[in-house]
Formats: sequence, C-alpha cells, structure tokens
Amino acid sequence: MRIFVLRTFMKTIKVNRGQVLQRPGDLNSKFYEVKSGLLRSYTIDDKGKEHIFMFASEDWIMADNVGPNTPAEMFIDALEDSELNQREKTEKVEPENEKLIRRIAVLQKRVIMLMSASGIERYEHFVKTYPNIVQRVPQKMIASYLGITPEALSTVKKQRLSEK
Amino acid sequence: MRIFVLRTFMKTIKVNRGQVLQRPGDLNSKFYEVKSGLLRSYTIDDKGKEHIFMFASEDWIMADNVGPNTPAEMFIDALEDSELNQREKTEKVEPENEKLIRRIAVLQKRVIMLMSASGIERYEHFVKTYPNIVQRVPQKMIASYLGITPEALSTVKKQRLSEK
DNA sequence: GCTACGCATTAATGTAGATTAAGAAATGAA
DNA sequence: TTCATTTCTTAATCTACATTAATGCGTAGC
Repeated sequence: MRIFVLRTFMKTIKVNRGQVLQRPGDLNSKFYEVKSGLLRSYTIDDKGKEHIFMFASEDWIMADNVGPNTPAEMFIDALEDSELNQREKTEKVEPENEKLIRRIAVLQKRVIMLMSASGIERYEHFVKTYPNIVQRVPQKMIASYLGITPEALSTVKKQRLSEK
Repeated sequence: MRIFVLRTFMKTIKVNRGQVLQRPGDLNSKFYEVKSGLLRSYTIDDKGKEHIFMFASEDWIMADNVGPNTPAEMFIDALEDSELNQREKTEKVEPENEKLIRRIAVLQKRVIMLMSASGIERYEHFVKTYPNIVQRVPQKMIASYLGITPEALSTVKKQRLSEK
C-alpha cells in the first residue's frame, strides 16, 4: 500500500537502434523502464573517449542519477530497437528515497571518475568535494579511497605543485 | 507523512577510534548514522591491500549495501571517537526503495571491482553477472564498461584462454 | 554479388602508476 | 620528554594497460 498518489505521466514509447534519448546538459527529467530491447548510458571525457556507465535490458531502469532539473551528465541511447516506459523523475519522492538517490548520484560520479580521470584529477575532485575529510584522515587513506598508492599520490602532488 | 510505522530499534552508541563495527562475512544487519566523529568502510583484496569504499562524517549514513541477512562484504571501523545512531536494516522497506537499494549494491560492487581487480578479473565477473549482455553488444562496449581498451581486452582474453 | 565500414586481432612502443626500499617527519603512548 | 610506531617522501625499477598502427574479418547497404 502506498500513501502518495503518484501523478505519473507514464508513456510507453518505441525507439529504434541508435536513437539518442538524452545528451549531457539536457534538462531531461525522464527515466526509462526497459520493456524490451537494450539501452546504454555513457559519458565522453575530455580526450573524446567513451565510458559506458551502464546497460539496461528487460526490466531494468535506466536513469541518469542527477536530480530533476539538473543538467544531465550522460548520454543515453538505444543499442537495439526497444520498447520503454517513460516516466518523470519529478514524481513525489519520500525523504527516505531522496537519501538513497543522493547516494546513487555520489556512486555514479565515483564510477565515472575511476574510469575517466587520472589519479591527480581524482585527488583534486576529492579535495574539492570533501575538504573536511582531507584534513581528518592520513594521506594514505585518501590514496586508498582514490584507488592509487600513497607513493603515487605523494609524487603526483609534488609535480602538480611545482607546475603552479 | 509516512504510512509505515517503522519499528526501528534505534540505539545511540559511542565508539572509540579504531573500534571495528563490522567485518566481512558478518550477518550484521545494522547501519549507522554518524552524529559526530568519522567512520570508514573498506575491503581487503586477495593481495592483502585495503581499499576504502567510503568515509562517513557528521550526518552521513554508513552502511554495507547488502541486504539484511546477507554476509557483509566490508569492514566498517571508526577513524575517530564517534557517536552513532544504530538502526536495523530489516525495517520495512517499500518496493520502490528496494529497487534503489539493489542499484546501490550493484554500484558498490562496481567501485570495488574497479579499485581492486585487474581488467581480466573485471571481465570475468561481468560475463558471469551479465551473460546475456555479453552476447548482445560488441566487445569494445564491454571494454568501455570495464574501463579498459578493446585491444587490452582482446589480448588479455587470449592469454587467459591459452592458460586453460 | 560487391563494397565499405565497423569490429576484432596482433604487435611494437609508450606511460601512469605499482612495487620496493630506505630515510625523514610526524604522531602517539608511556 | 622520550621512544616507538606510523606516515610521508623520494628514487629506482617494474608492469599492466594505453596508444598507435597495420591486417583481416564480418556484415549491412547498394
């Protein structure tokens, strides 16, 4: 039993192989439930390289995990002719859900960083995002979080410093 | 307004720096809301190397994202003396939440794999987990999902094959 | 049936970061 | 404060994977 009556503007749509459903920067507040076919989401980094974030086949949900009315981070397109249920992200969400969605957004960013950014770039992103954590834990734990060795972090930090 | 009255056996606890709250394999069905202090979760790979999955400071929630009554994947310990609200994962969850939690579990696994497994190991895990996807997309997209180049995947697959 | 384009494979070479090791600095316990 | 332990830095060497490039293959379109 649900308490919120969701005014869900659900629409069933058919898309062809190759069709793009979302581009980075779009204020697309939709997500897609795959009834048949196959979708993919991916980013393109500064070097022009594609990084696939996820595939979604039958019964999976495909969404760019950013809030509604936040510019999209990723491309979404169809790898096969597909049939989808399209819904709005703006459906009322409970506060409990909101926390989970925020956690998914953090993890999405983390995966993208791990796949497309160098050690020093991940470090700089971390420092910007969690400045308070940086001051409270030893360097080697930050290295461990970033997926590099403390030695590499030390070396790479010095290099970056001397460049400025 | 919530419809489910959650019988939440919430308990406020204090832990000292260094104290371990959870070990891999534990059937620990608890999660922790950090009131003060700092927690960390991490795995140890086959080579004995630590990989920090997340830090949780004030107002963050620390949880090993596996279902209740599923053996834990990670260590959780305190990096500072901390005060925590401890709750049970077994609180009633809505089906909507359940989907989100499953997605978080998938992402958690993905991050751990990216940090601690080699390309070929990630490939083998992917094939085992999504055998149907493997057959439906070109190799180069699987490589992109895994975070390696198609060339590397091709080479490494051949090596593995000749070893068997 | 061709033709062309995307895909897979292979090999040569390059590089970010791992590993190892040793000394310096910081931190914590007594 | 002192001693011991952990953490950080630096440097030399090593390795997994990236890059580049060339070749052959499969398949969709003509």
